[in-house]
Order: sequence, then C-alpha cells, then structure tokens
Amino acid sequence: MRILIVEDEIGIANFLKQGLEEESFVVDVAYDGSKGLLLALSGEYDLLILDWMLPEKSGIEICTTFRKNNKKTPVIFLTAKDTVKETIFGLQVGANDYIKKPFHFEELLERIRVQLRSNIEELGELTLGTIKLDLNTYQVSKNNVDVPLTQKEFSLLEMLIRNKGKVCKRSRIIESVWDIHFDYNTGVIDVYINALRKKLKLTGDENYIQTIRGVGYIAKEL
Amino acid sequence: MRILIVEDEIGIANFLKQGLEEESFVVDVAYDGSKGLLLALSGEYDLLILDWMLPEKSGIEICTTFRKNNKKTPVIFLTAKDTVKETIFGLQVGANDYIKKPFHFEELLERIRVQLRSNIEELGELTLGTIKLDLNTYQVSKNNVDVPLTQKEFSLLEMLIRNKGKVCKRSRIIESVWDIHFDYNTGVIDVYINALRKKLKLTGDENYIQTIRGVGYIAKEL
DNA sequence: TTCTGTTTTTAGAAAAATTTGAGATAAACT
DNA sequence: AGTTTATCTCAAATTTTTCTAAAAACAGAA
Repeated sequence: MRILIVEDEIGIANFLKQGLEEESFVVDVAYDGSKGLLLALSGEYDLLILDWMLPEKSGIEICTTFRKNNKKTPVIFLTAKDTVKETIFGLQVGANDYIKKPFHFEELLERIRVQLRSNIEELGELTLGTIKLDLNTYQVSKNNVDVPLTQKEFSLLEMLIRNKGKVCKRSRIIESVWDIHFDYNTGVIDVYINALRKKLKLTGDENYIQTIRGVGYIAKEL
Repeated sequence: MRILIVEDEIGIANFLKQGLEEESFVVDVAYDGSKGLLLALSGEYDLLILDWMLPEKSGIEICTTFRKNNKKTPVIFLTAKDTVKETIFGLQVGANDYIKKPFHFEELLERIRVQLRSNIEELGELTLGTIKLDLNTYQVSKNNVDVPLTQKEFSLLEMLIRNKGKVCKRSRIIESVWDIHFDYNTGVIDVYINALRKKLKLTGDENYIQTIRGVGYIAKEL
C-alpha cells in the first residue's frame, strides 16, 4: 500500500514516514502543496495524508482539486486547528477523516487502516503483483499504465486472480468464463492466456500467470 | 434516512434525537444494549450511533455482533473515554468513526454526513468536463454555450454523469432511463448515445462518453 | 386535421471481439 | 534420442456488437 504525505514540517514528515514504513507501507513525502498535488494526481497512492497549512497550496486546495478530478483515494487531514468550523470545512471538501495535532501515532495508524479497509472493499479492486483490476470501470492497469482488455480477457483474468494461488483447471475455466458445461475441444483458453501474457507483458521474470501442464493455469504473486 | 441511537443517558439521547429530527432524519432510540442490538439487526437503519458504556450490552459488543452478522451499515461511537487504546479498539471492532463526549452537535452532524454521503443525493448541478447540466432548469451547456437536448437525451446524460467513473451497463441504462425491466432488444441506447456525442461534439480528444464493448458506456473526466 | 418535433425501429456498414485451425515449440515419457 | 502429447503463436474466418443514417410511429400544438 502506497501512502503520500504532504507536510512541510520536516520533523513530522520524517517521523510519519519512518513509522509508516515500519508498518510496511510504501511512503512518499512532498514538502509543499504544489508538488503534493502533482504527486497525488499521479494516482499511484492508496491514501493521502495532508497537512492543513502548507506553502504554495493549502491542504484544502489540494483536496478540492483532487476530488474534482474524480479521484476516490481516501484523504486524511492533519490539523492543528481544532475549531469545529475548520474541521467541518475539511470534511465538506471531500476528506474522509482528520486528526488533530498533536496525535498519537497509533491512532493515526488505526484511522489509516479504517480508510484502507473500506477502500478495498468498496472499490472492488483485484490485484496481482503490480496489476490492478477495477471491477467498476472494467479497467486494468499494470504499474498504473492502462492496459485495454476485451471482455473475455478481462473475465479470464478476473477468474484467475479470484483464485490467486490456486490452480484453475481448464474445465473450470471453460465453465466459469465461457459457460460451457459439457465436453469441449477447443484451444480458446490457450489463445486467451496468450493474449493476456502478451498485453500484460508477462515475460520471463514477471511470470504471474503460469501454466500447469495437463491441468490448467495458476495466477501467482511472485 | 433512518438513524438508530443506542444511549442510556436520557438527556443526551433526547438532545440527539431532537437535533437529528430537525435535520429531517428519522430517529429511533434504544436505552439499553440488548434492545439496541435487536433493533440494529433488524436492518432498517442507514446509520448507528452507539454509546460506549451501556446497560446490558456495551457498544463494543453490539458492534462486534453486528459486524459478525455481516452488516455494513456505518457505525459511529459516542465515547467519554479518550485514551488512545479504547479508541483504537473501537475502530478495530468495525466502527467507522467515533466522537468524544462532550462534542459539538455540528461536528457529529458532519461526521454523519460523511458516512452517509454516498447515500445522500445532492441536487443542483452536474458536470462532466466542460459540460454543465442544470437539474433545475434542464439546461445543458458546454463551455457555457447552450446545447439543447431532448428529454431522453437529457435523462441519459444525467444518468451517465451521476455514475461518473463507473460503467453503466446497458441493462441498467434501459432500466433507469427507459424504465424497461424485462428483456429488451432495441438499439435505442446506441442511437441516443450517438445523438449525445453528436450534439455535444464529443469527438477525438473530447471523448467524455466512452463505450465499454459488451457491457455499456462510461462517462469520464479526461 | 395538419404540422412539428421527439422517440423508436430498422437495416446496412463498420469496427471489434471471438473462435478456429494449422504449424511451431516445448515438455514428458519410453 | 525419438515419440507423443500439450501448449504456444499466428493469421484467417466467423460472429457479435456498435455506429449511423434514414424512415416510421407517436404525441402535442396550431
């Protein structure tokens, strides 16, 4: 899980980065608003932590613009303000949560977990390594680069990922993806597996979809 | 929107009930944990507000059981506790948010709105890129130039924009816009999509309405 | 009724996806 | 090594889906 921190106070930024990395998040830091927004819009993050007061662009501005671009990534505000009004404004602007400075790291962590949990469940995303598969938009990407797939390709990949780590027998694939429940003698599966490997560039060391000779295929994290 | 409050302090319960009813929520109150859980499980509510300490059953117990029953309704805790540990525990047990007593009613309200946001319909204007769609006047414009649309065109565009970023399946479109709930074999959708693209000049680089072959269409910011 | 604008149907063209089949390649077995 | 079998890969054939224009059906106003 990738987290972007936008915070100008270097002390706090480092503290957070270190703490979150110990929890095995991948963390990037931006020290001013403009850079923060740019990074945020790159769409590589699963969660944003925004400071309220920032040079160049305030957290509010970032969040507003971010949401206008139709991004759904959860946003948590760090704020020294504790007036009700400011808080409310933050939430209105599209933030998912906020936490007042000074805060306990543990609490922030838990709030992050809450946001990420709902994120995964609600967005309906499947992943396989760097491959992301969005069930709402039918979009597939690898390393955040879109890879256009056809229906059959999508649905085959979906089935494989849903059974990540388990072998999918050819007969089960033809049932699940092609809805054929009797004997079949066709090479479609091979053709589509081939198409997936080609489009997703699964060569050599990125062999996410492996063939189990005589049985079927398996999708594996490497 | 229906809200269930589980709170044993009658003063607070009434204060909340009254306040929320003024905001036109439908509010029920349970004064002890057992009754609260029973009501919660009835599944009639869009949101639960649980006190931490309760006679019969604690808020934690209610929340735990509730989630074990696979309910996803958002839960907000009211708590007098302010130790980090307790808070974290609440969130771990499946709550979506919590608020410390004493709290400002406004803040609670905003937190409720955040949780319900997905359910609440906001009226007014819908936009898609430079396209503006005014739900009050039924006017549509692109770059502030009026584009006259017919009713069906309007209503199709409205549906697409309401689901901005998500694929609208053909079956859902025919249901939502044409109110046909059974089998259909008609090409109307294609015809109207075509009309929209033509009238709004969505060519080449302004491809706001994209077709997802075999599924439907999607409205996207670019 | 007739006119007008909207909605729906129809049908052929265009585009894209799916399937088939055949030869190449690789793995397993004797 | 040689044989057999399964899988890979490509290109052509087939089928499905979508686009587009135009005609037909419909509804409301003059």
